[in-house]
Amino acid sequence: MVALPPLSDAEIDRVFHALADATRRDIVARVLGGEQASISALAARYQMSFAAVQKHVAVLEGAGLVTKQAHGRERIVRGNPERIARARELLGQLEELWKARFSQLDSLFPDTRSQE
Amino acid sequence: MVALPPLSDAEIDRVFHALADATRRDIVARVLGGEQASISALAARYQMSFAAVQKHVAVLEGAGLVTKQAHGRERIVRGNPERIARARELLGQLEELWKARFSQLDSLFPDTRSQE
DNA sequence: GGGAAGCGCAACCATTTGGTTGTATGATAG
DNA sequence: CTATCATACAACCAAATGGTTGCGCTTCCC
Repeated sequence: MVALPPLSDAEIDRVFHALADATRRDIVARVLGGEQASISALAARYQMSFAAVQKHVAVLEGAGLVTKQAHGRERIVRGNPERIARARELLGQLEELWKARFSQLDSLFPDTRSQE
Repeated sequence: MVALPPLSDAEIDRVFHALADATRRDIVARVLGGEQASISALAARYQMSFAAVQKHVAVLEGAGLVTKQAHGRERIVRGNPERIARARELLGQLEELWKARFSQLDSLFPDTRSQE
């Protein structure tokens, strides 16, 4: 467990916004899955212009979900699983809030309360 | 484990889009935390108009993250933890794609894989 | 009954998004 | 050196976002 610096609200906004598009989720899935993916290689898979895909990658990069690595004249897109894990943690925290409601109910019946 | 119907791309879009706003995440956190929250009670907590908060709640409702229950002239907003869990699963699947890349490597070096 | 609270909805506005095309630049192949 | 490929970036445009105000309807309280 490394103590990672917390994401700011604006960063969290960018992460979820980046994930709120099927094309971008598909790109993330491909690069996390290990597909060797230059931008033009990615662009060939979708029926939209190269520039459009380039913009999607830029959004993902701004959210920290992918990185670009120069390799000759190509830019290889690689996934950043840490950011995905971080987003998942955030959702986990929301779920915890919900679960915590039951521990409050439990406090009304002191004997039934389990330790944390 | 219940076999829940899969979310469509459009639904997933709505879920992540709804989460891509700090005010909406805060609303979700409050209602999941059990705060008795009518729309006007929520609106009082943010420095924006009632109608703006109403729109945020509508976005959350459209994403299935929240439900409204009529109670007299008030609408009580309640959180839907199932959708949060669903979103988390989706992120989990993306992480699995990444982890699966190592299982190939692991087959070359059996034994090095033990962590989660 | 009548006024006020709570909500929904529509109109409006500035900004952002998601796509396009076109142009410029760096790396590669011949 | 020249032509081409991969990328970057700017301008442009339609549509969606996120906020506002205003109006109308239902419900509650005196």
